[in-house]
Amino acid sequence: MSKPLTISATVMLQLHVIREQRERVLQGLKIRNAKEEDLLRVDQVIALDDQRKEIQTFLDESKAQRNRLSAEIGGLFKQGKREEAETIRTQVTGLKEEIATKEDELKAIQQKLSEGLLQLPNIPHDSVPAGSTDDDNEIHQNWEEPLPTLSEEALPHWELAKKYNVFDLELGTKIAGSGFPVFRGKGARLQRALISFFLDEAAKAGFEEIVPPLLVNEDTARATGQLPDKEGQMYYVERDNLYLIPTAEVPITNIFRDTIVAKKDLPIKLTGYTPCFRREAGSYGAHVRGLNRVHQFDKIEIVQIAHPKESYAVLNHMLDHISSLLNKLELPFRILRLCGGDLGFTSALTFDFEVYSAAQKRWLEVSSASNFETFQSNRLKLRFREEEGAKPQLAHTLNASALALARIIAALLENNQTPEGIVIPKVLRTYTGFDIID
RNA sequence: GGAGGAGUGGCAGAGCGGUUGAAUGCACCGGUCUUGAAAACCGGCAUGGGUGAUGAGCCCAUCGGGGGUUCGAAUCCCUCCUCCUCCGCCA
Repeated sequence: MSKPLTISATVMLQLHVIREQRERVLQGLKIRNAKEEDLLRVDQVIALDDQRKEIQTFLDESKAQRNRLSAEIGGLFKQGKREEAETIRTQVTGLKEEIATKEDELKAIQQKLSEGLLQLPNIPHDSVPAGSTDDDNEIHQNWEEPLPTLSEEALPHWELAKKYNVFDLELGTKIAGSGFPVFRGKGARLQRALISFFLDEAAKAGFEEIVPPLLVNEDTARATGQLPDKEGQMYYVERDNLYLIPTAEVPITNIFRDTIVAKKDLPIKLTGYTPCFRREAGSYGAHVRGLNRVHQFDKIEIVQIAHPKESYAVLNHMLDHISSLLNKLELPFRILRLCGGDLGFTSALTFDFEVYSAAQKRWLEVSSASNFETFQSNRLKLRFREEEGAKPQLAHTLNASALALARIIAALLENNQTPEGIVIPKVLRTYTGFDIID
């Protein structure tokens, strides 16, 4: 087992920000539409930290005293001064008890402190609009051209899937349960083509490809913020105490847990294709039909570790990369800037990409690009040095889907349907080996 | 899954109850020397926390994780994890 995230390390780094920028933290919580109790938690945490420091100081002094006396005993024994040694020994015994009591106190406080801290979300970026639901998200970049219109007979993708044998949800239900599509034939091939296309594009953009574990341990899930916030969202293998990944972000970002990277290596760019598993408990109904929301889907994730001064430029590059993918696939899309209420727990700024699915006449989220600033790296203990010999400081982490497959396929099927069949976008044809699904 | 062995600083590798945060070597950084480089020599080289001014200094903690014995633990005990060797099983 690697070193677990020690409470103190996690606590300290984040805490100094809370202390020094208390107003900003509170302001951020308001933008996130946080509850009153969350606002109160800020001061609770600071108060707990005050207590922690007080006990820490006392404990350090007691221990210093103990260490001094113990060394003395050692010296006296060497000189053969038995009796003097014995006197001091009884003295230390009293100290010991005191230390033990204080240590229990300290542990209890640290426990509370870390629980409190784990419940505080990231501070939103200044540009994040206030708001409570996805209705309050801001359109960052709209689709300027006319949206595709289909004929009266146009079918939603789940009907098309049946017609052309692209995927089979009933079959997935038989084998696993609802929300586990079985792709087959040209559908399976299309899936593989998209994966290859996205990975190749990422490679061209300078991302190193990773094939990570699909199951992760508790430390890993905690470090990227899935625990405790999204525990219910993940499949959990109790017997082995492992979680199925909800996104490749989790194992890939954790590559850097507990590391100090070289500044010259920044930004570090990684990509990986993985299936993603999400319980999506409680979401049923018409809006989640077909591939709109499933328990298992394929996704290519891009992850970057960036210098704090460059992380927002890096985020822009990510937006450009994703835009270019969607343009090449000839899919209409728009970019949203998430409002405080819709912003993920760990994120400072998130842009969502939505493609237009013409038969459903709906926008479907296919990517989410976020800058976590130091929120994840604090938990990860991912640092770099500004210069040789300088104190390590937290790096910024970012990630984005580039892209999530299931909904891309939904949109491709719907938008590209013709009386002859589903037309494959040009860029994919060398990957699929066919031009049309008929 | 069974039996045995091992986990020490960036790496290699000492230490196996008393100034050991930890010898030594390599790597790395700074310097002397050199026309330059190499070699040689000198010096530096962990992380987190407390105190303090986000300085110096002092102090605490950390030798796979957790717990215990002891005045005192890298060193002894328990437990978990990981790795190696052998056997078994296997895509």
